[in-house]
Amino acid sequence: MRVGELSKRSGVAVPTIKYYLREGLLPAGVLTSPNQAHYDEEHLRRLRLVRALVDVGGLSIASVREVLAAIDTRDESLHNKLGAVQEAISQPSAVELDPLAIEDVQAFFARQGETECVDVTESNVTHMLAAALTVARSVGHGQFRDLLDPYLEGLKIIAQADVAYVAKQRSRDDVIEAMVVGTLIGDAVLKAVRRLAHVQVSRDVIGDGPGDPAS
Amino acid sequence: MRVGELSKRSGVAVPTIKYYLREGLLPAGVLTSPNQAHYDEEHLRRLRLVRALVDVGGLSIASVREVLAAIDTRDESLHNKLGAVQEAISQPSAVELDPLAIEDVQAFFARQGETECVDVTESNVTHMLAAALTVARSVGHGQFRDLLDPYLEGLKIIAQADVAYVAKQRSRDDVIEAMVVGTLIGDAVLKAVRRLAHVQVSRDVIGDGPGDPAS
DNA sequence: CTGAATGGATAGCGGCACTCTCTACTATCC
DNA sequence: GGATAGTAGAGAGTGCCGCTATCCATTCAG
Repeated sequence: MRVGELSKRSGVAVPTIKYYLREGLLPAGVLTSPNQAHYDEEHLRRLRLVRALVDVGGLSIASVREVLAAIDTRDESLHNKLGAVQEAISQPSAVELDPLAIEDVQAFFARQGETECVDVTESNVTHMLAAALTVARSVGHGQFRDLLDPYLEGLKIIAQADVAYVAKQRSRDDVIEAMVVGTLIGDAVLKAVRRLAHVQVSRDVIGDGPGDPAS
Repeated sequence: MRVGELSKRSGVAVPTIKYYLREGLLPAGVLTSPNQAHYDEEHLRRLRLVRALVDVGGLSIASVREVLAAIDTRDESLHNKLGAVQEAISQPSAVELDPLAIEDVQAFFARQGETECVDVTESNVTHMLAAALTVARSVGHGQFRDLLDPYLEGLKIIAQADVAYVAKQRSRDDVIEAMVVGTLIGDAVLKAVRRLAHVQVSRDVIGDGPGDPAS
């Protein structure tokens, strides 16, 4: 198919597709003549993936490029690739880490049986966790760290479902894509469902009770 | 204190503070003379909250303004306020919803015992959920909806911890702030811990096994 | 044969979150 | 009392990002 059809089938404007081609988010089509190129289903699939990363994951174009690079790397174990993808989709914030927050993270790891001392700056994921706890402290919620354990408990159930979902995929490529899509879309879904759960639980537990007369 | 001290104690540059004042994210200080104003601890606290919303929550200035407006509204029940805050911190994406995704959401609600039919466009939260499932479908992951139930199961544990945390707060204002902070920082923490859980589970379950020889 | 579409490239645009600059003060230290 | 630093307020400017517009020569479809 040519770019016009690619545009129609994906819902992405032609100039935007050209932009993605230039930025290397989409491989060039096969040139059949100096100004005609062919695109296939793989291009369409990739284009939809890019839109998913941008729309739901909120990733920048640069991050998308990183994720795609991680996906396309052939010579790595699945486990390593999971790590690479995670790094790419977890952009570090510019927050200066509070040493106490770092300790909180290390204590959390220690509780999980991690023997060696963790360097939180080593990975974007641990950095993200430490940054979140840093900000929590700065707004007077140092006790927030106590939620880490119940969070992990709930997330174990969730992660198990995630892994089962990914394991259902047939090819290795599908596994990797499911990891990326599942992680990012999963984040959005978790966000939404958590809010729904809040409403439900708060209706039952808080109601309009405790704070009301005091105010 | 004057703006310089406010800047030092918050780590936010003076011009940025002035910008926030102009944008209405921060109430004006008390003028002691035409070009001298006084700021108190409440300003500092609010400023830190703004930075938390921006840094960890990734909210736009406009969204922060909405959240603050919801916080500052006096004449509402806690439950209503939770709803208002949730709407403000859940910016809807521009994705065109897939009717099938909407059905998925409605089926999910039905399974939770919601009798009346849900209008997903009514709330940003349900819209977000439907948008996520729409994108999942567009990249060939229609089966993703099957994860909703295990997600909810895990999130019940998490939401219980959240509510317990919020209930610990003393004043009504603290409850509201804890709701906001806990929701946004909680999102970030969940994201990070979920990734850690993935690594752990994948190391055990997937290892480097299934996909390798096939590729 | 003609009008629409294409590949390729460069320049421009709109939004956002600041940041700069300026004026007219005031507070403070020596 | 004079020098220096800080301040309120407001408009203009900046840098980045994700497109979007324009242009050209070519080529395909009817």
